Amino acid sequence: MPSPRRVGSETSKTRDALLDSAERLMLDRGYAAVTYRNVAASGGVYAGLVSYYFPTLDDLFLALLRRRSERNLDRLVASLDARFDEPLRVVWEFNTDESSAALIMEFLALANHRKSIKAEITEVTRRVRKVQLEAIERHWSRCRMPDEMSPGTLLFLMATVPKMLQLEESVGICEAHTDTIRLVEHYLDDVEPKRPGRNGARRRPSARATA
Amino acid sequence: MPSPRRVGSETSKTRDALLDSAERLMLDRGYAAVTYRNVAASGGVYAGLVSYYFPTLDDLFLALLRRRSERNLDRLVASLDARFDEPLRVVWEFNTDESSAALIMEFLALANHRKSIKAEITEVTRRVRKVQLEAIERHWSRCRMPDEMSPGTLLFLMATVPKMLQLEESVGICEAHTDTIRLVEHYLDDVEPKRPGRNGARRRPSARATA
DNA sequence: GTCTATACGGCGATAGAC
DNA sequence: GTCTATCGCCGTATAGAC
Repeated sequence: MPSPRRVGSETSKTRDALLDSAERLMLDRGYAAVTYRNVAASGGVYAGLVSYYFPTLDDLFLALLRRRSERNLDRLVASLDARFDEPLRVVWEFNTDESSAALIMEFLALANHRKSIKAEITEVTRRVRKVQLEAIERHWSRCRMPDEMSPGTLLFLMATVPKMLQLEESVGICEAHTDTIRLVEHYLDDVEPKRPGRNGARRRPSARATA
Repeated sequence: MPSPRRVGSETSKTRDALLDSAERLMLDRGYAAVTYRNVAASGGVYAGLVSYYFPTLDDLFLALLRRRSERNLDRLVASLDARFDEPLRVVWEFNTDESSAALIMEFLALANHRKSIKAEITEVTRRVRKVQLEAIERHWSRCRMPDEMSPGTLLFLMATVPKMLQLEESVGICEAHTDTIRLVEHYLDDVEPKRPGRNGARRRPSARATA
């Protein structure tokens, strides 16, 4: 017989505030600091209330991951759409953005111990990789890569190199980082040149014509 | 006044066996499973004995990391020496080797919460990167890379791409992996061709001439 | 629907007996 | 060198007050 335990509504403002607290804790002190007591304390409530909304810590971590993933995916799709003529630069910048990167690394570490987190990361990574790949394949002819390089491999590099740079910097290693970044940015300037007077977001021609 | 607490000898066989148990636990169930009680149980001893040899968990993790790091560095130096004419392949294979990779990822996650681990990782990474870089710079003229690519960037890629492949595979992502590996291995075959009848370790000419 | 209060076993760590 | 006892904090669960 399943437990008749009550769980708080997903639309509760309290619930959302608790997720905010948990996210800050995870960023500042690592996932190990995300405990019922710590989350409750930083939200000024009792530990029991946290476990009312999230019966297990797994539930809390999953909710956290899903909320952040959806925001990131939305942001990615919006960027790829607005700057449809420079998908490589969008992918590079998206994966360079550090605000979510530290969190992702925490979740990757968590995935080693929590199956539910692992499954969710697999799913969201697949979705993100898919929309990025489609955007790159659409402009593949402009990418000027040698025949041996596939669109998937180029995407793999544009998505994972920023993550490795961040990972190394997080432990104080920065040898060759500026060289690497410069190399990529020169490549981007070459295949996706910035046009003068166009330093903001670009719009699809179908949306509204620029003057 | 510092605690007069007793600590077991570093040459103890029991201590080494406990480190073996801890390493297996960390690989199988993640660093969170490395507890005094778990380590003791898998070694058939009492928890108090584990904290006799390792007063804090930090001490245990540090000892684990140092033991593994020294072994890896020795192995790397030996390979670079024995196969002195193909440093890129050695670096690629060294970073592809998976036996220590899962452990390294665990330690990287640990580094977010334990300063001592972070400092030790920084130090050992610097040392490893240094001997790899010197080996590559010695053969840089043969690497046939465009002018914009620096030896440091090539090393960064040869060292970190295998890690990212493993990290993604650990969460079930494998898109474009075979493409990427094939690309690198074709490059290696090009700049460091395997010679027929020479499929084992190569020796420095000064060591002993081959027949 | 929200929140408070309490209980249980596992944890890191310590002190000291054998 | 080995083992036992103990402390306070933790994740987790549940009962019940508002």
